[in-house]
Amino acid sequence: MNFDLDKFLPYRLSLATNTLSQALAKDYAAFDITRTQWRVLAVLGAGLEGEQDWTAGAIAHKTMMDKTTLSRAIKNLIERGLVKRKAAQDDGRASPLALTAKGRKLFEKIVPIALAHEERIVGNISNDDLKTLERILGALLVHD
Amino acid sequence: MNFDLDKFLPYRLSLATNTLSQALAKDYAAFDITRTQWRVLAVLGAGLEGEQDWTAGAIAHKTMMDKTTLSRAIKNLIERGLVKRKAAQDDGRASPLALTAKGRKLFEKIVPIALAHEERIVGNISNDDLKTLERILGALLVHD
DNA sequence: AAATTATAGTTGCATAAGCAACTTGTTTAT
DNA sequence: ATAAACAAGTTGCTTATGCAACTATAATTT
Repeated sequence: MNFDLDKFLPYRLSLATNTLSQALAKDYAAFDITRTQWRVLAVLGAGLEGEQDWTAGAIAHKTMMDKTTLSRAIKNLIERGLVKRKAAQDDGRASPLALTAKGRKLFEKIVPIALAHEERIVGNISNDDLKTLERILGALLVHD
Repeated sequence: MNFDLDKFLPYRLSLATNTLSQALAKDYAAFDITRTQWRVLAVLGAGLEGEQDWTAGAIAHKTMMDKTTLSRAIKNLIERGLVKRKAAQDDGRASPLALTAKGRKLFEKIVPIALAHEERIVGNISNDDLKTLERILGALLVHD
């Protein structure tokens, strides 16, 4: 049976991703932020004002993470005063989230580090290749 | 602060990878095989005869997985008679592994499913793009 | 409008993952 | 040759993950 693990795409992708994620994780672990927590901060921080109500569910859907994992990450962020719940306007179940001032401050401290990290990686890749990569990654994700 | 999560490469990669991995995981979960166990089977199964002694450590290094995670996965595979320990020739600590007949049988049952899965994904990507992807993934992994 | 069905979020539980410390066997240094 | 340093693999422990079940609110059906 001819099966070459080294050419098996899911494996290759997984390896590359894990390497990157783990290295990046160390960056924000310095702020006691886990991967999931960083995702929440990133979604809330990247969101322009008034753009959308970022509820836990919306974040779960966007990032394709489990809602229970998110629920706990959010709980922790709220306890630490980094995220707050905005008053729900219409739906009493949903609970739109936002960064607090403290949360935004932290977000703005982490972003340059994350970007520098990305730059270190992406720096080795040509512009054309990057565009191709973007396109392929888009194609891999059917995501709704 | 301008930070666009949707264009942040580690995030994009992670999303694509998780989608693929999770879908694939369902395939071998049908055989009561976890991700880590599948990796072990794949490394052992893909290895040509006499190519290299695949010890737990060698697999850990190749796949960049934690050795304790692997230790337990291997233990389980041995208990189920899918993997066996070959006699160590020189080093009394190391314990080279191999598929049993039963293990190879299972491996050969899973491979076509995994390949079909990959094909479903890769089918949408042009050959040129695939080559580029391979190259980029290689570049992302400095690995040693 | 009462009853059913669906949705947002949380909690319980069982499993997975990974660090640190340990055991056993192997080198290296003196 | 003996002690010290090192490496392979395992075990303990803590935390992360993700499914299933639950609570509370909202929408739909009749």
